[in-house]
Amino acid sequence: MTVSRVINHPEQVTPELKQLVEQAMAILHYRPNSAAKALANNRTNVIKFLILEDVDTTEPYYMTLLFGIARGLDRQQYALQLVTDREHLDLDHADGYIITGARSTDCQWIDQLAKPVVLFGENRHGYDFIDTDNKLGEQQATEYALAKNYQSIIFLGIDVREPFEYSREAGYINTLQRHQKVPQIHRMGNHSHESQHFISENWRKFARNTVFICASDRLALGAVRAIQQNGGRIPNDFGVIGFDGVFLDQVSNPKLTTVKQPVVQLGELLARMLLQKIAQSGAQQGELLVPPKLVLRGTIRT
Amino acid sequence: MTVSRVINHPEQVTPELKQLVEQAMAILHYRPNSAAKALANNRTNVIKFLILEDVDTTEPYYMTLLFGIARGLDRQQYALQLVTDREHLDLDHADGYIITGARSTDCQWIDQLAKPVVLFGENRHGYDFIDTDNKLGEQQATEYALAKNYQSIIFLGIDVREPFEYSREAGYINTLQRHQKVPQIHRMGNHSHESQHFISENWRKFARNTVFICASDRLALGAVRAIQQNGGRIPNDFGVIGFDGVFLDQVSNPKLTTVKQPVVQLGELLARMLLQKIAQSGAQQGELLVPPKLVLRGTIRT
DNA sequence: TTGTAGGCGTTATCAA
DNA sequence: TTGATAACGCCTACAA
Repeated sequence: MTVSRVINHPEQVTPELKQLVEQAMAILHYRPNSAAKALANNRTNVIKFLILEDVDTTEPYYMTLLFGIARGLDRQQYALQLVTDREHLDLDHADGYIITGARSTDCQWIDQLAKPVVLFGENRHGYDFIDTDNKLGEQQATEYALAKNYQSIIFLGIDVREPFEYSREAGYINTLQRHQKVPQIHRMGNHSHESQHFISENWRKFARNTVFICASDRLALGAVRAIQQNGGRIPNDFGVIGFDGVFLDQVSNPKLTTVKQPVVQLGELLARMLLQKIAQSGAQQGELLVPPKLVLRGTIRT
Repeated sequence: MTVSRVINHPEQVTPELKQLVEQAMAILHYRPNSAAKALANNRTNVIKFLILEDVDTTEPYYMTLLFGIARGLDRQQYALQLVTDREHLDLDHADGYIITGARSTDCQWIDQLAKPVVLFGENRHGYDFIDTDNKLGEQQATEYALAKNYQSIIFLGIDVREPFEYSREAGYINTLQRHQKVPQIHRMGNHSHESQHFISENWRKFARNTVFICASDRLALGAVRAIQQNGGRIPNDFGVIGFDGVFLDQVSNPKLTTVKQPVVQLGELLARMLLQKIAQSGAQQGELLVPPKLVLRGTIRT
């Protein structure tokens, strides 16, 4: 019992006794047994990471996030379980959850979870979350395109009603308005062939000196291909800026100028936020927007 | 106690009682408490994944492996901890270990581990392991190059004394010998600029109709760049085959023909093997070589 | 400030 | 075949 107190409530123990106990712990290589601790505290020392979207295993975005979470966790004797199967979600035996890919329809069961939850990705339902600062990212991209004197600045967006998309568009719109320019947004499914097709179909309408600001690297890839097919010169006559900076940006030739998300760091932060929330018995943690970074590569003038 | 028996030793319980208990469990939504189980069994329900190499966080190889391990684990109520810091390895509180990046000098402390260990990567120290079948992979690559009538087939290897490299070279050598051809191996550090430099320096010595079989996609990338710089035509006059198939193969232009490792699957298999070893109280599991797949893309004739 | 008793949920062991 | 008891290692609550 005294040992327990030395560890958890050292202020209740006299300095001499405390030191004695600490010496003994050192000599005996004492390590608290986490299973016993878990049992007594009604804890599991496990957190679950739920990926509610279909995981395309070739897309390293979530793997990178998982890696970050694992990193953020490993100091604290906490372990991680991955849950990808939407059908039989096993939600027992965890002290908390990190959830990504949640849609509005998931609120129902998320609200019923007994343990702390942190979301990855902006949401407007009051859940604590961490995300890239999508708005800031597209602001930076748009500002940069303006600074490089491209005349026409067009946004290629993703055709979903999700906060991340609204924020990205908002970053673009706000910046253009501030410069007295009229925003021009085209939305489509998040596939490179869709943006490729769109640009090729409308090629005549795009004057030289145009930048396509894309809501994803996938769309940006398609844009690059379409411009090249139609004989446009990148980056002199046409610029492209992507968003994400995970893997795909390097697949393009030339490599994409893109708004790069710090995905590993986001994972670490998610883990820390959840651990803190658990330690504070579920206290609200608020929202955390992490600034992304505009990475200059070959698809825009520098 | 009877419930415990129904779960763990059902053969010791009469069918009627067993059914009764199972009904009750269903009605009450009974879920065994894993912390209590862990305490009683002297288990932790945690396995640790040790990455002993420096993790370049932009290289998704280990992230992919981590993802695979997490997948293989999540059925079994087992959770995962990632250990990357070689300095303060925390090796307590785990039921087993998956280790990657181990060198011969690590045997000393690995031997002292009290819990089951499975290695990722070939080793010749008798540890259970799982790996890609490196030899088979390079056999396939070499056979394919021969079948496409390239005259000269050169191996660019990595300058390390590790089993995986020996196996890859062996696959190449054996195949050439079988076809009465003389192997030609050049070893260098595993960086694209090293292979690029090597080929450029020796460009005159390479006749048309040469294939470079590379021990990694990194080396293959450099080979492609060197050939292009020197005006060689890919794949008609020069072929390149890489090894790994994680991420880098898609960065090249044209995309790499490569020997693709099933990394997610390897992770899943690692998890399963370790869980089985734990269940069998540490029984030897042997070696498992998983066949890779030659992926045909743009850097060799098809 | 320190020590004692009891309980967390499971399983091994032994008794019925 | 089934039930009772103790033990796993820690923590809360209370007593000294």
